[in-house]
Amino acid sequence: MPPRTIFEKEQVLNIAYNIVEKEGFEGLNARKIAKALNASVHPIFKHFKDMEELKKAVYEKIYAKYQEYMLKGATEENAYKKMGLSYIKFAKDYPEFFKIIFMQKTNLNAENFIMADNVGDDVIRKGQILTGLSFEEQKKFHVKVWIFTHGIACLVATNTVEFSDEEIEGLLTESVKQLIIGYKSK
Amino acid sequence: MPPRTIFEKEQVLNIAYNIVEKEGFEGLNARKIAKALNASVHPIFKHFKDMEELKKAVYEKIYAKYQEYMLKGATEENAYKKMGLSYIKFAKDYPEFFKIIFMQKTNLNAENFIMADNVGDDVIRKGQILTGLSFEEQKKFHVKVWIFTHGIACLVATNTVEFSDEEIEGLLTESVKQLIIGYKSK
DNA sequence: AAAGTTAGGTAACGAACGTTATTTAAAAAG
DNA sequence: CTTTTTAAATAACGTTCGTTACCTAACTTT
Repeated sequence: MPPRTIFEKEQVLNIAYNIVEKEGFEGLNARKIAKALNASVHPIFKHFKDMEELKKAVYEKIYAKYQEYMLKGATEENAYKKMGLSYIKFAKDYPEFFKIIFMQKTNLNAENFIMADNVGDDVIRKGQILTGLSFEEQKKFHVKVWIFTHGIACLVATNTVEFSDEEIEGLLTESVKQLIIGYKSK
Repeated sequence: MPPRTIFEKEQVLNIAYNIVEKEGFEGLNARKIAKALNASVHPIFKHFKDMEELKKAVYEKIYAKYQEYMLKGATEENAYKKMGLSYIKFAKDYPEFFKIIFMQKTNLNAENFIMADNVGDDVIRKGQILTGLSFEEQKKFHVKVWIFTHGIACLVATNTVEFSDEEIEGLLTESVKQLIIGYKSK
């Protein structure tokens, strides 16, 4: 009986995601999605109760992309280092996404877990492999490494500084090395 | 002949500044200023061509506040360290202002000069006092210190982490010390 | 006191937005 | 082929903005 659905939920979500990738949530609105979809706004509200619900879905897709990056880093050789580099690479590849997750307080990212206190024990253990510190010492040490990593990522995401991949790897590797030496020479 | 001016330019500017301090530029609009002023929107447009012009004036006032903080740091004992702490203190005292100047690309802060390349030679020289490095070495070293400082400031400004003043001073002092030791042990 | 200048208030305009009532027409079921 | 269901388009509504035309009245000057 019904005419077949032309605009699927996923299409709407993908288009919204692409807009947010380029322009952030500020650039997202129903009419812009409709235009990109070559449709009216109706298909949007067919699949999503309101814009708020759509934004939540977009945020989840964004967060999944972030997790994809971190998981890739975590499963490589030198996992601790690679996770830091993945964090920064995410900021470089998807600056708007990085800003949304880590640089603004929206009503969406309440459970922002990348803090030292609630960081997974996993990361600490991976760091221990590199530093040889005890679990408790590594936890404290990790805060510094994470601050440094986050600092680079923020600079990259806002385009304040344009670091090449080599510069980033150099900076991070060198600094962590120096922090370890300095830490141990106490 | 004319009735006397009731709402002076500076009052309008100050109210706008206070709104932006609490809510960022997103929270600023003509009607809200008018309400806080207990007036209509008219006095605003008497003193400012349009909202854009007002926002520019607010940005300048914000930037002046930032410079006030940095100047205070620069003129104290241990200037290099104090400048870092001032940077972070600014982020803590005025998170919205910090975000505006250093965490978003608006059309206002084109001349964002706090980058390593164009950082004043002054800061480098002040750092040399602490590290004893050559000017060129200190320049490279400063990038790392600045990234670390910026990292803490960003975390504080977004309220991602709540560091106490003591924690901040400890983190910064310790990390810089360790970086110096590590750097010199090469 | 009369007159003219202009600060400020009122209220409206148009644009951009989320949302929705109404209409149109596609296609499955009889 | 007709009926029925409903996806999508059209177009409107209500808000919230920036901005502005118009009005009112305060105050200086004569």
